[in-house]
Formats: sequence, C-alpha cells, structure tokens
Amino acid sequence: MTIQQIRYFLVLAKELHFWNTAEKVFISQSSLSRQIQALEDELQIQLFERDKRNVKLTNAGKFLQEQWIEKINEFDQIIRQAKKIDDGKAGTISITYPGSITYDFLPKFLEVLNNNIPELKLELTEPTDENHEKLLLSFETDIAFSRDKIKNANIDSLKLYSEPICLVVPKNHRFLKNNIAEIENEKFIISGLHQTTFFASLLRTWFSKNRIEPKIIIESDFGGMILNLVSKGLGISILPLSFKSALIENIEFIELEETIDLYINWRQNELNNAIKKVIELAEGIRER
Amino acid sequence: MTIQQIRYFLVLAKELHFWNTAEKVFISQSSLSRQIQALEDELQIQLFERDKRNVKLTNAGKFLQEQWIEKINEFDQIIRQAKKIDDGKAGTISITYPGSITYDFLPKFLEVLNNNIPELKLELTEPTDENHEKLLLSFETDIAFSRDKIKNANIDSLKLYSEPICLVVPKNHRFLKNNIAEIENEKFIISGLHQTTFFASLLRTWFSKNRIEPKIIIESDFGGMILNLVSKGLGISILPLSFKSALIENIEFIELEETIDLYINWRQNELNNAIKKVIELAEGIRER
DNA sequence: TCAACTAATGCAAAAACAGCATTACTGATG
DNA sequence: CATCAGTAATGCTGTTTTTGCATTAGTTGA
Repeated sequence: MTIQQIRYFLVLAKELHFWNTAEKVFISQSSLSRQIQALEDELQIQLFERDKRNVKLTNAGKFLQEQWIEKINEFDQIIRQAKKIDDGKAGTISITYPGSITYDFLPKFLEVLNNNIPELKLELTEPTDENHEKLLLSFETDIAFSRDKIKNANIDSLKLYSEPICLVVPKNHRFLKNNIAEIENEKFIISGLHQTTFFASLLRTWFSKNRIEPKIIIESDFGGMILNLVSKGLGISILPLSFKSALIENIEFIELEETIDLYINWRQNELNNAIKKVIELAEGIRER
Repeated sequence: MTIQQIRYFLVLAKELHFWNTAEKVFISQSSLSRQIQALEDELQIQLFERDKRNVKLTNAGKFLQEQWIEKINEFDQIIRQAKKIDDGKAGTISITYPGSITYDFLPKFLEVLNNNIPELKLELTEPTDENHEKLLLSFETDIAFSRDKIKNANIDSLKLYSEPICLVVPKNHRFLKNNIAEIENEKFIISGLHQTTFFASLLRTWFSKNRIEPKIIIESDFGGMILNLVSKGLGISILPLSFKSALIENIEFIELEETIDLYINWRQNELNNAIKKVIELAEGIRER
C-alpha cells in the first residue's frame, strides 16, 4: 500500500469520477482504476460501489475517507517536522505568542536569539484559538508562550515572569488623581469576556471579585487597537503592564493588585537541537 | 512511499542491523538496503548514519521512529475498523463494561442482542483503566457502558437507568434490624478509594458526606470477590443494587439514598450498521 | 597481514506499472 | 427502437522498478 494510493483514493472519494480524478492527479484513467483496484485488493475492503456509469462510496469507504484525511495530514506534518530536525540549525522554528508580549518581552527575546543563533529562521504566529497544547503536539508550533501553565504530561512548561495588570487610561484621567471610584461608570474597551482565553477569564474573575459589571462599548482582542482608542479618549481598558512599552502617547497605566504570568512551553524530549537551544536561551533570560 | 517501507524502517531502527532486519522482514539484504535508500531519497531526510560496519539512527530518524510507531498502529486499527464495517453484520463488535453490570443488566442485554441479531459476534472486555473516551475514539472498543456520562463532542451518550447503591451485609447482621449506626466500627471490603473510577469517587463523596472514615480491611475491585467475602462474614461493603442478581447466599442488601447511573456510549456518526443496530436495541430497552 | 563482518552495488531476471486503444454497459434523446 | 454520449474496466505492449545473487569495499580485531 502506497501513501500515493491513499491520496488517489481521497481525491476520488471527493470527486466520485474516475476521469476527473485521473486528470487532477496527473495519471491516466486506466492507471487510476487499477490503483484503486489494487488498494481494494490489498485491504480486502470494497471502497466504492461502481457500475459502468456511477461511482459511490461504500460505508467502509466513507469511514476510511474521514479517518485517512486526518491521518495523512498528521503524516505530512510529521515529515515536515522531521525535515526541520534534519536541517538542524538551518531549519525554521515556529513560535506562537499572546499579543500582550508584542511590545516588551518578545522583541527582547528575539534580540537574544539573534545574538546567539544568528542563522536561525523564525515563524511567528499569534494564534486565534489558544489551544497551545494541540498546536505543540501536532507540531504546528515548536515554542508556545502562554499566560497560563499548560498541564500535560508531554509538554514542559517554565514560568518566565509575572507582571501586574493595569488600568489603562488617557492622560489627565481623574483616576490618576483621586482614588479609583465609580469605575462602573467608565466605558470599557476590552477583549470579549466570553472568550476562553486565560486573560479573558482573569478579567471576568477580577470584575466579579470587585463586584463590577463593566460597561463595554468596544470589544477588541488586539492590544494595539485598544491602546489607540484609549489614547483618543474613547474609554479605558485593562491590560498587562507590558503594553506600556508600546510607548503610545497620551496614555497612563495604573497598576492593580492582580498579576499575570508568562510561561514558555515546549514538547518534552524535543529532538530538534535548534529548538532545544532556544529553550535554553529562554531559561537563561529567566535566571537574570 | 510505501507503508511497507515504513515498516522496514521501523524494524531496522530497532535492530540497527541490515542483515538481521532483512531476515526478519523476509527480503534480501540488498533489497532492504535499497528500500531504505529509496525512503531517504523520497523524504530527502537522512534516517541512518552508517559506515561499512555500524548503523545508527540520526535525530530525525529517532523522531520518525517515535512518531511512526504510533501512526502505523493507528493506521492498522483504522483498517481493522473499516473491515468490520465492510463485513457488516458478520463482523465482531467490541463492548466494554463496568463489572457491576455483570450479573444483572449485561446478561439481559446480551439476550436481547441474541434474539434480534443472532449472527452478531461480540468481544466483551472489562477495561482496567476506565478511559472509555480514548478506547472509543481509537476504535479499540465500539460500545462502552459507563457509570458516568462521557462529555466529549465526538461521543454520544445515553442514560439507561439509575439504581440505588446498597450496604451489603451478611444475613442476620444487626444493621438489618436496628438503624444503621456506628457504621464506623464495621470492617469494609471495598474497591480502593484512591482509584480514579467514577464508583470510587462516588464512595469517597458518600463517606465524607456522612462523615465516616471507613476501616478498610480488604481492597478489591472485583465485585464477585467482594460478595464472596461478605457472605463469609469477613466484613461489609457498598455496591450497586445490581449485584443482588448474583444470587450469592447469606447476603442482604440495604438500599441507601444515593443512586448511580448506567450510560451507554458510542462514537458519533457511527457508520457500522451492526453497531448502529446494537445502539438502537439499547435505546429500546430504555424506553420499556 | 589476514580473516570476519557488514553495507553498498553491478547485473540480469522478474514483477509491477503506465498509457493507448478498445470493450462493455448505461441512460438519455429523438 | 436506434443512436449517441458518457464512463469504468481491460487487453496489450513498452517502460520502469524491484528483486536476489554475487561481488565489492571498507572496518575491526586477532
């Protein structure tokens, strides 16, 4: 059984037409017909019901289509990862991170990487869903920065630092002079509280602990946007202190009691030396 | 790339010896050598470092060995499952169940199955670890009976019935005449409370709710054994009412307030008609 | 220096595969 | 009812790939 045969099968299962499929996979109709027959023979499973005119998946065929699509993707991903390991330092490594470290920690970290492994190529992504666990284990990413600790037997985690979260207000806001009072009357520009991200849940907890039902006028998950709107006087927000490094005009940060952590996460028993080196450097930063 | 090549690779990765490997996989050494070369060529990844005398896995090779062992197993399991679907009613379906339904529900259910689908072949297992979720999704089982509801988007669950849990005591035990008092002085024969099974956690809750620290003299997860020891007067136990159907001599059941449920669980969108029919029959039983 | 080991390779036979042309059957059309 | 277009399977032939044998070439230890 060939991986290629499985790919042919998957295209045919979608097209349900030998000629079209043959064209798509760049072989002749007769060859395709025989490849599929060979596959059916080897598996001893009928995949398609076909008469001289129609092609239809059997139940077993439908099942294999579902399952194989997934497995073949995983398969390809594994090979891509193996290539990275084979390339060694020349390979590209993927890093995912929460937007809140864009202005402060991340640039510093990238500078350290560049000084120590100048030949390293990086791919940076800010994941929309925050399932770091899955992203790491399926090799879609190599290093994941996260705000909460990942608890998984196959993932190692290390806390890098804690920082306060802050009220973010325009310059000259009354909060800066008086005590923080009647916060409930303020308009908030804030990430959607229904989100499942760790920061959203921290915000929910903070609001409920302080018995505040915030008046949210704009929801945005993009910190840069929030800062900008606050600086224009459209409302106030709550963000980790790191955002101060964005150096936006007309903004002040008021530290709150609450703190938030930053973790670095990676696959246990990583074999890729470049990734191992990056982790070491992160550990080094923490020790300082 | 052939599945077969990957299998060759996996054997060689373990043996690290071309001749031995060739013998094990029933091809000649030269053929094996060329198959591995072809694999390396196609992947563009060096899998082994070899001189004229030694064979050693590269890092990328180690990685692929780890990953492929797993994927190939999943692959085989998928094909086995597809075969079952292809066989239709003639196939064997796998059922896992908690020991507590051995004497009451399960025999009745098997009778219903036998009356309705006499040609069905069954494989029954009492899983030691209770990870029904994984067993179902990896196709190691087809139908899982469980005491707690499985919450997983890819698994469907149905509650079949509730039953009380009972104190199980020898005949003529004082509890049968008086109120249940000074239970703390009784010796318990019971499943290990540290277990992660749903029943163990239910027991823990019950004991703590009633502020009892049970004196456990024998731990056993096997209901039949527990019944036997209770009947011999060695202690008392707590079990679901179902065990009454075991019809052991010299035993009485005292119903408690607490109840426990039985669920049947299966993969959503099951394609195997035999499995679908079994689920239907289970639903039918419930409606009665 | 020699013998034992072991992975790679040249070679010829065998097997598998590819594509062309054709067959065989189905449905639709007039 | 005859004809035609559509479609999957198959016979055939040339090409490519794979196989195993025998041999080579490098390594290790005596």
